[in-house]
Amino acid sequence: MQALASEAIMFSYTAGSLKSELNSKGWRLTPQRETILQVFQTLPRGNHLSAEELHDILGQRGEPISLSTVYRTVKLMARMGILRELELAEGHKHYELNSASPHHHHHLVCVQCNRTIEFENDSIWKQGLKQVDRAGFQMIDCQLTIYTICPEALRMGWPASVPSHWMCSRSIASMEPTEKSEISSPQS
Amino acid sequence: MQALASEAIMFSYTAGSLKSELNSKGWRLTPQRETILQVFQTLPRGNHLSAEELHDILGQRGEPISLSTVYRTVKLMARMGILRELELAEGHKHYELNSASPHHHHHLVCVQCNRTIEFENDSIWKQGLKQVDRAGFQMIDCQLTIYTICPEALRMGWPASVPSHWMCSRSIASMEPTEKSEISSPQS
DNA sequence: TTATTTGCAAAGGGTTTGCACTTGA
DNA sequence: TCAAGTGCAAACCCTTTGCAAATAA
Repeated sequence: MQALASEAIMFSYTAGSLKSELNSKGWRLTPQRETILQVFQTLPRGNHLSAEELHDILGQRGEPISLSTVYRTVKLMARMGILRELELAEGHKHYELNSASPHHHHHLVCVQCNRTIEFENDSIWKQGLKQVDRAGFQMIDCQLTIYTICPEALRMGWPASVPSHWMCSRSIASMEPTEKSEISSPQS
Repeated sequence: MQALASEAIMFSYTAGSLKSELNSKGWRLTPQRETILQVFQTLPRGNHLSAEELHDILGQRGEPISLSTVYRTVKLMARMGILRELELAEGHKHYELNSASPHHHHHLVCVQCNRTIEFENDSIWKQGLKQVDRAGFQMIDCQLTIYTICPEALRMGWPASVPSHWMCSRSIASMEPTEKSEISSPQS
């Protein structure tokens, strides 16, 4: 269970190993926890869910689980290292499976339109590990968030073109909805 | 106003330049905005304030400004590039001056006790720039957040030792309050 | 003059919690 | 059996907003 130095702590859980991991701490495997793990395990690689999205998916699946249990479960699993908690710029957290071969992606966000681009970069991961080792800590996860202005916003003359009512962050969301694209990064 | 490629967008404002920048967009220089800029400009390097902390400081200074104005102002200044918006793991945003020579620090957080260590690392900044250039975007800021388990939590056998009531994130805060230390990183 | 900004109080959105009931081990 | 987990509704915290009064340009 203890990871080697210079390696991230990460587990690969099945329903069975989840049960023993939970039980070893006096916790229990419930149908809700098993279902939630399953949703994440069948989620396409690179996808991540907010608590609310997860709640909706469970409802659509015909296996409704209360929002509070969803929140409690994702938080539990994040602390256990099963899930990865993402802090995107959207004001609420997202979760994804923290598998044995995690998709260590980072995010590039346009502060004008919230457009998000995911990318991978091993060098950043390595720099992070270096810092963690120096501090004598154990890495769980490492995320670079880059705040940018995208070409469209630049073309509109940022910041001069900011609409006078931009203070309501939703008023500019229409410019380009929080859509997601991906670019790959061959180790750059 | 347009930054060169491969360089971050950043400004250095005085009360005067703040006024013209504001006026050029049909906005106004108010005593509140001037005071708030001043607070950030006299803040020790590396410090950052939440809206509430800023509000308190203003009150102590004998220049009270309503919380809503504080929120509106820091958001305005962040969008203008005057302030840097930090997303720490504490659930609320912090702001600091985005000066011409910013303190590009990153954060290492223990998910058990919320202990935070700040560090600098130019290589991470450069990797971020590389990604931004590739996407054709313009960098505003770039923050690495590393989630870790600190030695104390490891010693207690994480995750086995997680108190049964940790689900309330405040219940474990007493273990080690969100205190802040700094380590320097000679480019590692 | 008049559109912008302020302060207040109320509303919002995501998240957490108290409590009685249910359930896993 | 009985501590842990669930669901519900209410509470929370940080943040945003509607509106009338104040104010910068």
